Amino acid sequence: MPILTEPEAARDPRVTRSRAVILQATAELLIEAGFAGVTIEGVAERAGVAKTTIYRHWRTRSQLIFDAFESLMEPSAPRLTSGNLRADLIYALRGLIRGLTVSRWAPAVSALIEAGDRDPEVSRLVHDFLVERMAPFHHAIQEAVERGELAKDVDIDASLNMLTGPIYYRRLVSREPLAESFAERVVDQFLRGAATRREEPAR
Amino acid sequence: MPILTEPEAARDPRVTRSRAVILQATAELLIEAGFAGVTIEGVAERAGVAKTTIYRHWRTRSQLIFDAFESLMEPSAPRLTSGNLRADLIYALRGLIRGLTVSRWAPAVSALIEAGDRDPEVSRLVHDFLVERMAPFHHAIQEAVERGELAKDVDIDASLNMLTGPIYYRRLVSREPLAESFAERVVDQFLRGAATRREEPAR
DNA sequence: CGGGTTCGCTACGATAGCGTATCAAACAAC
DNA sequence: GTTGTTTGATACGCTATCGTAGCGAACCCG
Repeated sequence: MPILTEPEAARDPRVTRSRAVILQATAELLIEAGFAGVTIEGVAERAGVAKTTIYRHWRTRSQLIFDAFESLMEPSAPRLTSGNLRADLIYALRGLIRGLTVSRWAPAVSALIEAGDRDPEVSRLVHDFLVERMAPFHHAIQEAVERGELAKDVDIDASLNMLTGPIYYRRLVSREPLAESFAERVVDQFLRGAATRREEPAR
Repeated sequence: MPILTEPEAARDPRVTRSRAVILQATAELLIEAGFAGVTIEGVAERAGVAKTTIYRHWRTRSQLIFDAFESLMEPSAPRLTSGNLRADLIYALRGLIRGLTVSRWAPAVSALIEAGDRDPEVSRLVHDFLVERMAPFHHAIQEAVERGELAKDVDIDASLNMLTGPIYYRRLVSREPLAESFAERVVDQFLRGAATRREEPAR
């Protein structure tokens, strides 16, 4: 009896191949039809693989979807430390925007949000993914505080939300166009604030 | 042959009743099981109604879900014009937070986001809903600009996104706790900006 | 090249949902 | 009270999907 979903060392190339085409097909279906659109039979057909082969390697649909999504993720971009907060934030936000619009997994984002609502396993996956994606922002802000570019009492939590929130909002909720240039508008608004300065220095 | 989905004047009380219990059951299912979890048979069973009765009143599942969601919405809060931007924004944001966390339709939000990705009818509904919910923010900012409380060249679009984005982000994406007090943190951050002032007046 | 693994294929019974048809009973409206 | 509408019940055929079983063929590994 084969060991299911072994993490490493699938020595037999047939196994390796099967897993790959199945994950690929699952990802495609996930993107095209959402969480509910992923069926074992659909995956089997698209992968050109027998249903039984899928059941041999994954116990549940959730596990399969989980693995498929994981396989879609690219390693995060290398850390940037330019010493300039504005530049760092814009760089990170641009990466996020790309991730949500043109990356391979971009079309699956909505499906994952909903899936996270119903499947705790998926929810955990999404969470881990987010933490990783948030790291550059956290890092940039922390460094800026150390440099004195940001006030020590800055609300980091709210700041992170205010930087990334608008991006997700456009992507998920309002569905307005989301170009990379939006990054600058958000960052500038974030840094400057909206209120006109009353303590404006002399003209 | 009955006229389907007539908007007004369902004179026969049997019709009125049927429509009500069906919409109620649909809404409950939508909340509990998401878009994909709404089935005609499921609705019929929960509503204590024959399947045929549903088909008599709605042509498609989308239409039914559409109407059910519409029936969940409360009329928006009366407009507030306090003359103080901060207060207006906090008030509006608190309303949004309540809507996304404790309202009747709150549990269905994720499902709707995903449904909007796949069903243009639902997408339009979500859009209309959003526009209505955004109005108070738009209004508050516009008035503040007129009062000179905000700079004339303020990026209204980005501002709206930066105010509401963080809320939706917490609700949909990060799933961190979302209390009404978060409204103040967002608004203050928004108004003040994060950067320490270099033009700080003399100590 | 031989033993053990993995695969594809086919078939199976079970479940769930679809959308339609029919018809008698309940009921509103006048 | 009679009439016309609305409903509930039931049944139907159809499709999709589930998860499992059995088996021979292909294939990897040593």
